[in-house]
Amino acid sequence: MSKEQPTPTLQDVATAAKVSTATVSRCLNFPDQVKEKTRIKVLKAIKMLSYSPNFGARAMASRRTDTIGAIIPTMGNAIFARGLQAFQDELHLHGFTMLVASTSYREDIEEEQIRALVGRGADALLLIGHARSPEIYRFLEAQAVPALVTWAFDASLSRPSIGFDNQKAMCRMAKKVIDLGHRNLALVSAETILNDRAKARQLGIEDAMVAANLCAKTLHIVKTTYGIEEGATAFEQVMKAAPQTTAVFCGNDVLAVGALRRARELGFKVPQDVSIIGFDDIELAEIAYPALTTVHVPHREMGRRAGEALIKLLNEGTQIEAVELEASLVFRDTLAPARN
Amino acid sequence: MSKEQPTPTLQDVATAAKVSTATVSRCLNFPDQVKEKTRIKVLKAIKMLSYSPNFGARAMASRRTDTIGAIIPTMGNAIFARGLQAFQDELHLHGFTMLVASTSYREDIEEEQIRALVGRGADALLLIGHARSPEIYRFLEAQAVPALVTWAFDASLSRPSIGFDNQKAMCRMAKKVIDLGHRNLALVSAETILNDRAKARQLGIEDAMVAANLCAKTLHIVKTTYGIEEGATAFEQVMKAAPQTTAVFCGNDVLAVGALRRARELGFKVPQDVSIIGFDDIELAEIAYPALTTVHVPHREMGRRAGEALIKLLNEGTQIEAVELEASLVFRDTLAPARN
DNA sequence: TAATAAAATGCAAGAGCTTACATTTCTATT
DNA sequence: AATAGAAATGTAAGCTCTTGCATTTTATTA
Repeated sequence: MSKEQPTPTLQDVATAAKVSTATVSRCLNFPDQVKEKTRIKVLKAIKMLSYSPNFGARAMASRRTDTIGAIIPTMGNAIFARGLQAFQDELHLHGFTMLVASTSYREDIEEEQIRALVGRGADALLLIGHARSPEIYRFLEAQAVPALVTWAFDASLSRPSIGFDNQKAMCRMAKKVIDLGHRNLALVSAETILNDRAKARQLGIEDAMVAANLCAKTLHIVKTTYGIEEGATAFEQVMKAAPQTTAVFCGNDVLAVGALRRARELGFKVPQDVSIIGFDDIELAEIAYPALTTVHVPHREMGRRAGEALIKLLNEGTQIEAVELEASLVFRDTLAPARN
Repeated sequence: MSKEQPTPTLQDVATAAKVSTATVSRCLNFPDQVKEKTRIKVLKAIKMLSYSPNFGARAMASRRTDTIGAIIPTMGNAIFARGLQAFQDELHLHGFTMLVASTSYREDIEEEQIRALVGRGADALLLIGHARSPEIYRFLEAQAVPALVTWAFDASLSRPSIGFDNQKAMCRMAKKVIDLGHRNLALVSAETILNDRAKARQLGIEDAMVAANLCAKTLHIVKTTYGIEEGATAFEQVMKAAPQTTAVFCGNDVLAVGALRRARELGFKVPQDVSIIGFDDIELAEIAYPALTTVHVPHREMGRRAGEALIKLLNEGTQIEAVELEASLVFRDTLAPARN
């Protein structure tokens, strides 16, 4: 409508304030290197023009962005929300900005997002889980972008991670369940090929079974995608295919809550007829009725530590050292001794 | 450790492929303008070097980013998740990228985030609700960044929005509640000063009360921040200060779920002793026990339409026209006739 | 085969910022 | 009042791309 008014630039501000662009730049980045009188003049010009620095240009000239990217499987539920919030808080504290992207649990999208964030100048990346193609790790290397893995911990890998041992945690839970007399176990899980956390959780149950002299093969596994409805459907499949099941593990709380609902709809009493166990301990777990027995993930601690480590690496070059956090068991109301 | 290997640039690729930078650029942006033989050569060089374009430089040179920013109050719960996902899907469909930032419901942070996203080159912005300082709207104008408001609809404003009328929706719900015989109403709400949606919802209840010849002043209001625990505490406050209350409206489902839990803990039967009404209809509402009666917000539709409109504006210059969507009432199990 | 049009490629000028280095202005000291 | 040294400011190169225009290569036609 009106004539194309180009967005104001540093140069415009400099002209308006009758100083050089260098001074304006310093005014923004190192305010105490510039005389107060000048600064005020410049700030006024900035406000008058509604100037805002062009981030891309700045990044290009200064060769750093103070930005860290986080790539998570989904924003659609609360699973990663709390940890991410803590991560973000930590970054913010140190003047860093977080950029988030989600992958819908798809490897190709994750790769795309990694490239996008790196292209956008992320100084470092937060990734969930270890499993991804060597090519993408090579890419990160070539771009000299450090990446920290979280939500998992595996001492055997050279790539450092800050997280917890999914397998060990689930194993502990499974032992408790077995101790309560359960022998016919089932697992509702995400596809384990591209999801090392899901895989580890499955292995954890199997470990516990073996330790209790049960045949790991008898674990009845149903694979599905994450979602409440999916959890419900999967539960129904389990009980249809293996009606003797007395305890259903779920890959996460979202699935568990769905299972719980369907159990009620189908007339199962939880936990008297069947026990249901979740993983993550998100808000949903507490809200569910009966309240969900689940594995508590130290979301906030994990996010905070990850932020801390990445910032230290960026600011001081301190190598990240792997940290194993403890996941704890939360016993609420969906686990009871096996009926017999 | 090894010598600083700078990240590869377009120039490096050009050299490796023995072509000019222009050709490499075209190879990336307009592949069919370049001969197949050349293209293969270039692509090979790109792969070999693990090259990835620098987004900032590209944005600067081409003056567009195909990026749209979304600024939401919180990622901490599912309230905005579904709508945002739909928005994102729509953008992705048209080759646009979404950048998200959250504000923790704080105006100063929102302003900061708006500036950050604009600085990062967002071609347009998605905002929640209308209420913000004129200065920031002026800024957006000066930067020539179009902004679309959603999660609210107000025909009286010139700034277009795609959303629903919070006031009208809540009024309809309140009428139903009053029809069921409730006379002593309470509202657990967020601070309404900087949150026009919360304000509108409150006004909606008051409208309904007036229409039913009740004094709007008798609506017992407790203000709190959003959160399950906060909802629980607020509920307790309500019942302590106004024990005759038979229906508690909540500003959103998160608060409602908290209220519900505390009600149970305090020995109130829901809905026999007290009815609880939420807003948003997120997954939580369905999971809660008893399942929550709430106002259904057309999350996905809203997100999709918003994306559509913004892309049309950016690609074809089509002005955005305001769209009012319908919010519907969902009656589940937390609303019953008033006890008497 | 020569001439012409079309397709492919290259050249080089920016896009908006930071920063090393050069220059000017101030402050303090004698 | 002169001058060294510090503080403030300015100059200009360079960060990595895109793109209008010029040039070269290829395809087409007579």
